[in-house]
Amino acid sequence: MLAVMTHGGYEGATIQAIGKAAGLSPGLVHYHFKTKQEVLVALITALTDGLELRYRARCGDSVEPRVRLDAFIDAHVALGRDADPRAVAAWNVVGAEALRQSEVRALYRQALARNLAEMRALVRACLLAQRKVTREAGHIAAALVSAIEGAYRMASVQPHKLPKGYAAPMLRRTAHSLIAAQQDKP
Amino acid sequence: MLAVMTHGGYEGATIQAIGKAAGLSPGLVHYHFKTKQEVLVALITALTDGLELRYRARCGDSVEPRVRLDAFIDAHVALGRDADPRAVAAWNVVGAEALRQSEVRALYRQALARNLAEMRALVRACLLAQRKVTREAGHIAAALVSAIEGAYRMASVQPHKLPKGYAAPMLRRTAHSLIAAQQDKP
Amino acid sequence: MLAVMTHGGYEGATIQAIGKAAGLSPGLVHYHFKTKQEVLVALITALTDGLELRYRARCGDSVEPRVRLDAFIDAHVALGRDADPRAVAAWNVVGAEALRQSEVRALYRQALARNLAEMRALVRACLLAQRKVTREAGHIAAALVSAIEGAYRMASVQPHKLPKGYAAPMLRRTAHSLIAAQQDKP
Amino acid sequence: MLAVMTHGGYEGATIQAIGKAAGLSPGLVHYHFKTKQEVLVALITALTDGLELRYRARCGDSVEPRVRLDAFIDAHVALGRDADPRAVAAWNVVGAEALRQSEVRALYRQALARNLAEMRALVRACLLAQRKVTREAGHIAAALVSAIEGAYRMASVQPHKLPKGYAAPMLRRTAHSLIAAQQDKP
DNA sequence: GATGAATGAGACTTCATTCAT
DNA sequence: AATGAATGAAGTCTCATTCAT
Repeated sequence: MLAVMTHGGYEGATIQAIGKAAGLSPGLVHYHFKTKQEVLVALITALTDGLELRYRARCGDSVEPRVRLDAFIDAHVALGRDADPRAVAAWNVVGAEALRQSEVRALYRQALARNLAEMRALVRACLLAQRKVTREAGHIAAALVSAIEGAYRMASVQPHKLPKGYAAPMLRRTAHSLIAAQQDKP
Repeated sequence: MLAVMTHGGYEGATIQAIGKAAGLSPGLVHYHFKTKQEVLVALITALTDGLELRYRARCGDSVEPRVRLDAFIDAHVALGRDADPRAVAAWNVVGAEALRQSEVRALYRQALARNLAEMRALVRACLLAQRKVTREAGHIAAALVSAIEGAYRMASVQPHKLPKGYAAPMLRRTAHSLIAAQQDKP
Repeated sequence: MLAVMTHGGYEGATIQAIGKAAGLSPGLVHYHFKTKQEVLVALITALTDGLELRYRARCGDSVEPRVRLDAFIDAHVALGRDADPRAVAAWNVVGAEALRQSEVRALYRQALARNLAEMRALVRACLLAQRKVTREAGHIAAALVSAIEGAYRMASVQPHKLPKGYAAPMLRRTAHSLIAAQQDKP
Repeated sequence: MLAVMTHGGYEGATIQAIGKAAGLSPGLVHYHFKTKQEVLVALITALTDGLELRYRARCGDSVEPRVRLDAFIDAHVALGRDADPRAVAAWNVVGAEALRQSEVRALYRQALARNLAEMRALVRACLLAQRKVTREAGHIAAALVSAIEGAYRMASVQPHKLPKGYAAPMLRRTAHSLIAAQQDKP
């Protein structure tokens, strides 16, 4: 489904097409997944699990807030050999399907909520490390998470004049600027 | 189509449904639009034109770069009485459909390219006004445009704990920080 | 559906087959009936309405209980130019589908309940006219209605050695015997 | 299959469902039965054999025609601990499937023909014992057998106001009335 | 301009049947 | 004897599109 969605969106991701891409007959797809929605749910899970893994791998053993914050950003948007343009396209489709299918919407919302929560914790930790007020950690986190989501969109559309590889460095820079601009704790 | 897409995505936006929402018979929809894709194209045009108008209205007569930059951001993401959550949802659907239909992809890409170009000009003007180097104007513009796109996504999903009305202020702040952080022109 | 069911049962009554028999495309069948079940429901209604009409026609203006009782029996099982073997087969299929589809079950049950109620009233009127006790009217009615249903089954199977045209005369005779055998009212 | 048919009809009786109800894998069902039709054939045989056994058991050693006639009726429709509502439902499904599958039709027709023949012999014996003309034995038998079939239908539908346990007593009474009403042999 | 019946391709899904293990 | 993955045909239903009116 991941492969098929990249070029055909959700409408193009027919059971026939998914089956063919995976070397399965349409009947067999339905033998393993009761409905097409179940396939999509499995895909969403795979995508979020994959990001989770990449994040952990990039964190290593570090407990340094700033390192972890950068790792989080890189896990989501950095290019590199573990980056998968298909996942980016699929995530955009999931976002659109969330409008229609409530179970998909729930999963998508959960995924974003998890990202928001994690990001907020990371930002807060950075602020504390720099002895800054943490009042606006939530707003900063929201700005950063939405910038990540936006980077996916840009990546799958590739508009003219989009600089290559801008996303990760600019996001890191944005994060550090927003954090640095917070007031010192009284 | 705008109204129908909000809750049903592209799949839910059948000609029958669009017609009913507009008080038209399915035959009449096809009298005005040769294909369903034409309806979508018209919607995309309407959405981008709407944003263009809002931007101009917020600019007023000002030639001050920073005012215009803020106006651009606000036109895209500020809440207020001219904000339309349906447009936000529709834009997400358009982004997903862009994967499938090449004409849609072209329009979507164009729209983003226009935004990128305009943003780059605004950022550059701000940098010049502050006697900063303009080398990174493109990167900053890309970061800001993608953050705008991401804000749409967040808005249509409304994940748990997303702060209300964070987008416009945080985007302005991000823009100013990134600009301020550039080196002074030698 | 009536025509198709006769030889193919419910499984044979595919939308394609129904459409072909009626000179309609499969899409058009679904334009007029939302689901296949709706077609079946319409068929059931047509069958019961048809029997109702035949009963009324055979009653004429008569208010004589015995005449009306005979008319009821004849309307249901008599051979003749208004008899439709397809209806008989269809009714058997409906009886089997009633096991599966609750709406069909409800309609079928209603139809039998209406027949039971009408038959009971007729039997009771006959008993009163002959100054007999009416205590067992319900049992007699049940016996007669089930004999009618059974006649349908026999008719659609045509087992070897089934006498031709036995049903209506034997049912009338059974009715009269059961009624005559009741005790006189004290 | 007997268990599954009761609630799902023939359509609900998939090999998977039958297998699950019997604790067998679908493959094993096909190991014992070449086709699904063979399962149905075996079921029909089991149903008719069961009735045959019940009839014999109720006859005991009696050679008295009237006793045997009553035993035949009771074996088919009497309630009691050997009555199986599933068999009743299944028999209705078999009747509907007979329209579609010629082998099923043949078996069903045979079963009814056997019943008719046996019933005719019983009725005839009763008539002879009472020194009545036997000319109409076939018609009486047909009336009684179809009343039995009808009782199955009523039983599986349970329409409102159907008296409990009416079938066997009313059928016996019908039989006796019809026989008694025959002319004495000259 | 306007209607809505009609079409037909194609989607999802089910299921009897097969077969390697 | 037994499993259960696998197949592929077929069924119901949807929908963009057409067209007579």
